[in-house]
Amino acid sequence: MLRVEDTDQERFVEGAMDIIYRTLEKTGLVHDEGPDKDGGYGPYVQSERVKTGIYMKYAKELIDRGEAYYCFCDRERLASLKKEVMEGKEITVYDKHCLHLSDEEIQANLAAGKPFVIRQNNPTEGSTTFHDELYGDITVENAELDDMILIKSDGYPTYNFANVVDDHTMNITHVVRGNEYLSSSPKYQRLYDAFGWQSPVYVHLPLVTDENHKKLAKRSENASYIFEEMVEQGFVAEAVVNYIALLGWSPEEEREIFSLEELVRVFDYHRISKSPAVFDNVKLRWMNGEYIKAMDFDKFYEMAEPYLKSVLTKDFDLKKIANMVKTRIEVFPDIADHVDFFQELPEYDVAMYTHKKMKTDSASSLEVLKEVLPLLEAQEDYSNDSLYRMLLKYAEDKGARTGQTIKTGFVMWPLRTALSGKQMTPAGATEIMEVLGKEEVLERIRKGIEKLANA
RNA sequence: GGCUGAUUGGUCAAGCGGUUAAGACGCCGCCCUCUCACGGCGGAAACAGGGGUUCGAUUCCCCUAUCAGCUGCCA
Repeated sequence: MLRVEDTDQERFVEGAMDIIYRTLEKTGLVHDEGPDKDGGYGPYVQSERVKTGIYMKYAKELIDRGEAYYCFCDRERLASLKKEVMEGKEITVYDKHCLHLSDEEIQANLAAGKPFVIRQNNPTEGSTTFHDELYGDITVENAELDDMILIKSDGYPTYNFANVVDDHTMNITHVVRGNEYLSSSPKYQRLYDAFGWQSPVYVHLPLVTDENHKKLAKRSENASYIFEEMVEQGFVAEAVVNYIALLGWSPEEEREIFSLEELVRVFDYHRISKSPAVFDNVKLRWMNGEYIKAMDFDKFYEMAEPYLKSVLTKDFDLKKIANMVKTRIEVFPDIADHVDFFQELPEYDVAMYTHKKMKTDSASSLEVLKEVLPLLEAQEDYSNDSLYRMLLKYAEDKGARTGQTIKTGFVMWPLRTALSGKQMTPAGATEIMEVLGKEEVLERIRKGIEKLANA
């Protein structure tokens, strides 16, 4: 069930609902009931529920029971209650000032239209215990419980109150939420008890934090963790869901890649851990790479195409290039750096021709390129296999001629360097030639020869 | 400051009184190889500290330390 908790009018964000709907849809988390799917428990938007008077009605019921009271304190008085406890950190503990107002005073204030809030009336003695499925029983001294505001001066309920009223009236059985609510849950428990309602089953989840171990707040500056932005950054929705499922929870079997359907089947809340988990972008990237590798080619191509086209405007076989890159990227934007050299030969240093393992240096490279150039000019078939065979034969012949064993890399390294100008490429020399085509290949090799000759 | 919670390698984590303390990411090395990647093999790397309980504590209890969350007319 999707319920929209929008009781803070000052924080209203245009279009926020659409983001919620889109995110739910893209992640595959479909709701059965909600503002868009009536299930008989509406309205599903709290600001709509306010209009029904439901929150005020229940708040007044609490007042009648002595569990809540009107408070007419203005902001100035509240501010005077503030005390600094740590450097710059201020807290206010309400002093129950308005609890002692007489009925006459209250009625007079109300009649005069004086703004008010309704506060919970917590006992100053005893203790309150609530049960969490993971954390067990948690007990807090009632004296620690602040008289939190239930109804704000604008008539809207606070989350604390609306949450309890709605969960009860909408028949919510399980409350699963972040454990930043753990310490305030006793206050909610008191509300349930005050109404004589059965509290729901609680499962508090460990927090997901950033690399500094701070919780990823909904209003965090670290916007990269917002789902839609992650997708824009080239992450696959399924990978993000999969990764997050593994934060604070682990499956019984030794496996990490799960589809949503599999997660649903295998999930058991008893295996949720109690300690916070750091969101590790590096591992998410790895997992995303796994999803990309496992993706069927057509789907991969569909997603990769825009990234390919952003750097490749010439008439290349993009599918062939996409294939090269599929096992080499973790995230779609990685594509550009892999393939940009196809579009245009980058400037490169002749030092790149020297490679110890390939036993090449600028002299040997110049020699190889010079000898190979006429062969490539004569070559008609520019398919990978044919080129590869031809060049292998060249290496063999050269070996026979000089009485040495010529490594394949000895000829391929200088070729690939001349062709790409890069230390590493998503394909071998002959595959690159196949994509580049004869004319461009010859041109780049001539350029390489010139470069080496002038060095 | 108070309250609540947490504490296994850098990170995610298994473990639920007796283990050589799994596995994954990352890192390092080797193999494969037309460079890189993929893949394969191997390596370094952890129970916060101190008291108990117990024949035996990573596992149970207490204390300390550290970290986090809450302490809003925000959710």
